[in-house]
Amino acid sequence: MKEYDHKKIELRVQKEWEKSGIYNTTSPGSGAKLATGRLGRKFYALIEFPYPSGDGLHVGHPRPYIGMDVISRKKRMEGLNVLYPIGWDAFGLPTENYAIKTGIHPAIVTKKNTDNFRRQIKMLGISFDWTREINTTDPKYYKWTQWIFLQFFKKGLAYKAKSYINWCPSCKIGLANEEASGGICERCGSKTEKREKEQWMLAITKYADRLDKDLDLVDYPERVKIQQRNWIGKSEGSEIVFKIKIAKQMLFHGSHSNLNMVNEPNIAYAEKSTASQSFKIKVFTTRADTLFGATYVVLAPEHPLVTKFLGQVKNKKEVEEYIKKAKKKSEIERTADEKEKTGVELKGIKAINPANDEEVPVFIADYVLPDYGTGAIMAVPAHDERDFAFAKKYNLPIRQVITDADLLEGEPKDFYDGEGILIHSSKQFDYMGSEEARKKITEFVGGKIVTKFKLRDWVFSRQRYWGEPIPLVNCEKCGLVPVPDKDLPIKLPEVKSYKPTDTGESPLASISKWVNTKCPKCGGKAKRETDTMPNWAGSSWYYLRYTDPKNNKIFADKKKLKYWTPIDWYNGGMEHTTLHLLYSRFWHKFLYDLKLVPTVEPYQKRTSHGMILGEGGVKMSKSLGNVVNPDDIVKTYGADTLRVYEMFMGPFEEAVAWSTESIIGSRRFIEKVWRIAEKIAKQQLFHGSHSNLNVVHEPNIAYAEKSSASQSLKKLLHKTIKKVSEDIENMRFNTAISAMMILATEMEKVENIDAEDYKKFLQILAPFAPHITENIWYDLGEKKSIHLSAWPKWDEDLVKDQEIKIAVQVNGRVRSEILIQMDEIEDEVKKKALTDENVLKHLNKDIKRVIYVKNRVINILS
RNA sequence: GCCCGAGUGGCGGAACUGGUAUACGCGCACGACUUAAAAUCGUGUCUCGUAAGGGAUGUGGGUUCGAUUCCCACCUCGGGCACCA
Repeated sequence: MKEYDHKKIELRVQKEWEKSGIYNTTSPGSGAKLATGRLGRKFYALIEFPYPSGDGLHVGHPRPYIGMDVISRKKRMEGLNVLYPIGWDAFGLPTENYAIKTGIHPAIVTKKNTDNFRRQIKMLGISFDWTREINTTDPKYYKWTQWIFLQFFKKGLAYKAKSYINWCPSCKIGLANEEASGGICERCGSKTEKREKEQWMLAITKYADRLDKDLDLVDYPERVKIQQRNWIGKSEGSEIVFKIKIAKQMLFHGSHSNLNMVNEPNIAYAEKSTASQSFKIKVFTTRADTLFGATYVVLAPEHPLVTKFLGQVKNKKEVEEYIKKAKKKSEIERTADEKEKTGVELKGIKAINPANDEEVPVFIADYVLPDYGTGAIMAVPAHDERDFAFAKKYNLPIRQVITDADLLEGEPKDFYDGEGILIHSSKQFDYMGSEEARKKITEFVGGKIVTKFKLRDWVFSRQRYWGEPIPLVNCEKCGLVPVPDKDLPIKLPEVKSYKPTDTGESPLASISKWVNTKCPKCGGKAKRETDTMPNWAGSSWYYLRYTDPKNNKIFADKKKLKYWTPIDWYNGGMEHTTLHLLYSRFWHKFLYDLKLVPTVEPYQKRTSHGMILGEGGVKMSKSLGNVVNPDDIVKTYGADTLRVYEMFMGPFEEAVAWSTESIIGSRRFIEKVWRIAEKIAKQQLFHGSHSNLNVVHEPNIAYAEKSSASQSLKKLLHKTIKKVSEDIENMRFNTAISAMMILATEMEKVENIDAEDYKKFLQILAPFAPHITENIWYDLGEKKSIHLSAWPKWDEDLVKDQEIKIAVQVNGRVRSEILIQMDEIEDEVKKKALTDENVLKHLNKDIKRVIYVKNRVINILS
């Protein structure tokens, strides 16, 4: 064997794989034979398909690919029918911005970028099935993205509503939230404004409850579940109605009002009770138990009732001004104001607390959000931080109604938002516990127990070019008409400029030839929708397409879906938890309801990887100039070394800093593996011709020594097989590699290595370093790829130790070590421990107690 | 502010379910091989102490025969949410 030349080996091996197509997956029933020839269960492994940026891969990208590749390769060796696909999530802003700058069509840029990404990924020897490669910007793909959108539309889950977009007044461009984070335009740095615009929405809130509940059905990391649950924000509470009284003099203008007031002192506020004009405010609260402490009511400035009240309030001007100001405030300003609360009372309007019929003032304040709950709250300053702050500022009464054992009755100096026992809540409810009171009081006032969510509907349109056109037509007569299936896909037209127009419309709007069309229904004049979809669209269902990527009748064949889905293991980034991961679960459930996919949930198991940071632990970024390109690493060290290093550098789920200095350790390990192979090759040559002579010449003692050395090596090998097998399943790649390093070091020390043992080592290393192991495998005379060989089994007997060392402690301090038999009886162990020299030194006369933990430790107290 | 996660040598990190803390790797030092260098191999490498022994897993308490691991409080860093009633 020649010197280890990673370049030659890796290129050659990769070519062979490509030729034989060993990673290409076939679905059963297609007639094609599976590469492994051992058709087991299916296993669908998935990584988040990349956005092919112009910068190419940096070393952080492949970490998840390698991780899942290790798993896929192991599963394949275990005989499973593995699907491990890849594609490109290629719609997106950087490509579009590049097009705006250079005038080059995004499709051309995309092609160039995907070519580069593909080359880089192939260079790493990931076992993707390239025959299933997909691209979200391919009309054959986005035809189905559009088709699914139309199903949403037909079911009423895609609708148009007024919403706000980020508008950069300097660039005259509408920005996505990602581009305007912090209220600053990513492109020019100026402040963005909110502009009201009609937007397409997807009614994800209709699925909020199921998206929350069904998390119980899947195997996700707890923190992912928690984060999704927090995002969905389910909370149970009560809806309670406050009746409104409007001052009578406001109803009858002028001179009579005074008289009136005199005549009807307390009943001066008349409920406006003509059938059409009886006002009520519905509030949402999770703390109905505090209802007796509600001393005012607050509406969001945007609340629809506010405009209705406007004619009747005494301070109309003031109120109008406040509303104006609130609307103008961008979200950023609202939060920048931090906790300083503002509001205006609606003078002349009172609400009636249904618990005690007390009249309380009504305010509008922007600390109440218009789109959560009912957009109106009852304020209980004694038991809510925000209400407390507001009440202090505007001098409103604070009435304590919940007490804890520690809290004394009386005017609270501060708020208490915990639970407790009710006080000042009428005879009926005093001394009741919070939990019971919530139900009872809600019932008492005729309220309703309801569930609310923080989740909002999904703003689904973008005024952009590089996305899937929304396949609807606006007909003068028929309204919004979906494009018929046979006319899909609606392809992106050629445009001269990719810049959005001054009006904030998509660049598509300026192409009248494309925009003006006929109504599919009546044939009359119609205009196309010019908005495009966000890039979360294509990624919401891509994993379904992999099962049947070339189908042109349906997005994926039902039988194939039935075989392959759900995804057995999906690895991705934490940053997608509340976006992509939630969105795609929503789409999947929708398709499930249409009986188009066979499972309720798309992903059975989800794991996440940590980022690779730059040297020193800072983020890897172009601007910091610390981006490491895998091309360079592969050139100098080889793909196998890079793969091993990325798996070894730290725990897979955690962020780790890149260190080019440390890679050498992984390279040394790979070279060690190679050196052992060379030794075995020599050994085999030697044995082939001289083996008999050899045995005769060897003295007995040497022989015995050798065999005991090789016996203990065998034990170590089997322990390592076990550890690596288990570690891979738990994505503990770093400790798996450390175990193999130990094995390699020991193996190199031994004179006569059993070639079969070495091959087993190669097999467990193969998922990590697929090239070198494949090369040596063939060199050792194997005829079929190592990646199709059967995953080695460990021998339980060899894994178990007969003799073990345990620590002996005296009063909890380790004083000695003793050798015992595995599972040796307690008395024997004690005897050994109590006669140990080092132990005796530290013992006092009387022994109080001896604690023995089987096969682990013995602790003597004296 | 709230919700997650993490804090262990010079550095990346190991330690199963409460049982010998610092595996493995990097770096560093010394040694072997070599005319020499590289490569490789070997030895050492938390800290105080000549030693016996003691002290160390962010800090302070607690539970326990025994705590990196469990509990309480606090500090620092990373991530998410951010007036959600």
